Amino acid sequence: MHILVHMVETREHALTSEQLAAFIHTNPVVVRRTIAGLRDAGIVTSSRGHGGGWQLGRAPETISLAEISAALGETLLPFSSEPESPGCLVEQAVIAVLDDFRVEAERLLAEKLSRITLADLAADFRRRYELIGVTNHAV
Amino acid sequence: MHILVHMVETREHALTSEQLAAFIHTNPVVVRRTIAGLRDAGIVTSSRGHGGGWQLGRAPETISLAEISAALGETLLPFSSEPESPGCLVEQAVIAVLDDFRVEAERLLAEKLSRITLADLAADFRRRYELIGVTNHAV
DNA sequence: AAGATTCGTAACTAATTAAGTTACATGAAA
DNA sequence: TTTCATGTAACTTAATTAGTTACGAATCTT
Repeated sequence: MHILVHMVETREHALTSEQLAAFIHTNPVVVRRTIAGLRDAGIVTSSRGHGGGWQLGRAPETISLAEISAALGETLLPFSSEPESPGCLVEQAVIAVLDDFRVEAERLLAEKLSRITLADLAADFRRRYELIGVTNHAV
Repeated sequence: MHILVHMVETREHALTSEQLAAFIHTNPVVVRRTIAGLRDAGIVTSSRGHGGGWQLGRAPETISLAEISAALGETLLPFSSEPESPGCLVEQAVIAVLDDFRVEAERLLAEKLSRITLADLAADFRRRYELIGVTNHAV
């Protein structure tokens, strides 16, 4: 998401994975590997060769955090109930109740995340940026 | 939780960590280590020596999954936004938006989990148990 | 009092996962 | 044709978690 906001702010030209990696203090290969899912989902595009790199695939207003999360293959909840002893009725009961909760919770979280777009993030950044600018001017 | 339901079903006497470990196919020490948090929260009690072991600390109707989760030190969401480059405004914006979401989401999830009690899990188990009993009888 | 039982905890090992790194083939622009 | 950038495989390193062994402390039975 950090990277994506940078892409919003430099929509006119592509950013290389090396530049993106520098933003978040990591390795270019890690960046490419990570955002490959975003490319597959059409959220970003990549181009090879001279002048190539990464750009947003569409308008930031149409890109929600829910979509980003899904494209990255992230789970919204930190547990997944896999049966370990299929015969145990206690386990079946626990899994059933937990699954009900999980399905409902995931729906809720996804709904919340779908209401936040990249444009919102970029706007928040802009607001902070201008605030700093004004402050600096005043001082 | 698997272990806790077993404790509901055998409230009259204590279960040893060895017995509990057998239920979930793991090691007694792992059990003791894991549920130490439950003991500190008063959800279960432990006693040493002959005839000792683990028991519920109070009525299963008063023990919610939210409390269990908290006592075990589990996180409800699979991410925590720690600033990595404190000066970066992009990062600040991302963290701010994400934190808003996180706080609200955690509140929601905790609220949902607080409505499910150990007694509910045990009841679900009972239901399955009697269903099997009836089925077996019929067949 | 002695012996058996069980928790509490430290210390170590093993397994799994994620991140980082190197290397090189592929494709595109100058 | 040279340079630049992605795509991806393979390997290394780091961090986390689970499992194991060991033993002291507490408690019950005889």
